[in-house]
Amino acid sequence: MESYYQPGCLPSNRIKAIQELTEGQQLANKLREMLGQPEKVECDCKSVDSIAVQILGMFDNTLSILNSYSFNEYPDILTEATRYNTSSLDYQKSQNCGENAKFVRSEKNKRGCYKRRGNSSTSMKITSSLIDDGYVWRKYGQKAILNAKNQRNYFRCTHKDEKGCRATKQVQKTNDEIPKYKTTYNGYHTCKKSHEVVYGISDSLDCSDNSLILDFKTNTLIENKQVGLFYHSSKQISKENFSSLGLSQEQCSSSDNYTASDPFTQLPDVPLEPMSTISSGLDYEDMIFSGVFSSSSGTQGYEIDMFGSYDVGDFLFQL
DNA sequence: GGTATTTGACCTGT
DNA sequence: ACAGGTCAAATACC
Repeated sequence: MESYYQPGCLPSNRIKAIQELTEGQQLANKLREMLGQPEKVECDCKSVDSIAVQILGMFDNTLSILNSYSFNEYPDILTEATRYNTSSLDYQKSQNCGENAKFVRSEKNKRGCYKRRGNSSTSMKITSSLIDDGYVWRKYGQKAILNAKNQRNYFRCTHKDEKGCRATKQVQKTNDEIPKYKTTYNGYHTCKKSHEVVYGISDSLDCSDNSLILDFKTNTLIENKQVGLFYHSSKQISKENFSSLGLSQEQCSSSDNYTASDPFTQLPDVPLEPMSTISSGLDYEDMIFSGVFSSSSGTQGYEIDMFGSYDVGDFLFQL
């Protein structure tokens, strides 16, 4: 069994995982170096954040790779698959289904055959209107959800194919009288350059950001400045990115006061607020979430970020 | 003709 | 068995 792991004999995904971890290690060292020089961190907090987000992305990628199959099993599957003259994936499937398995399609024709993400990082945002998060999304499905009036919509990053970006999001209109949009992000964007936004929609890295982070672990409010190092930078919203929310270019032609047809539910149109008017204020009593909550102290509208959090040494990594 | 969306099928997890 | 998530053929749009 060990012989499979000799150099040159490693499964490609294992190599990929090792590469991700090695790169992450280098970046972590770089981060450590930068954090050892506080004056450097102060004037270049965005690159510190960028590195942190890259590291998180690497964790995520590695987890995804590791979750896709067991390395210990893989070589066996390969050899068995070869023996049966079929693809390893088909073989896996036939193994799962047993002797009475249905007809096993070729890998390309297998519909709905996928690995559900298990441990990828997620965040959730509830907004009063559809907003642009700066990414281009492609809708790949919609589904009626139990006890929900409105269908849930599924989007993946447009760059999934060309850059292997694994980020996805789900958008669902709530049942409330005044409908809100619950957006759940899964995974990290790996399609952007390091100095650009890497993570979904959380927008608060600006060092001048005075918003607050509520850490439910410690029940303390922390100035975003303090933890902002681990967020990506805020980003100007571009018109074309509204297409990710199912809006046509025509509908996005004006950034002011436009109304979007509702791509999610066929319910009456909901006015889309220009990004500039969507402040991220909210009432704290609305927040009954675990994890880390990020908010600014505005009064218009509401925008909720929910993150899981990882404690890694002295750092609080938000996911 | 290329790209995006729709939608039924099919898979996984509970 | 059921609910939810994803795939991919069909269709729509530019």
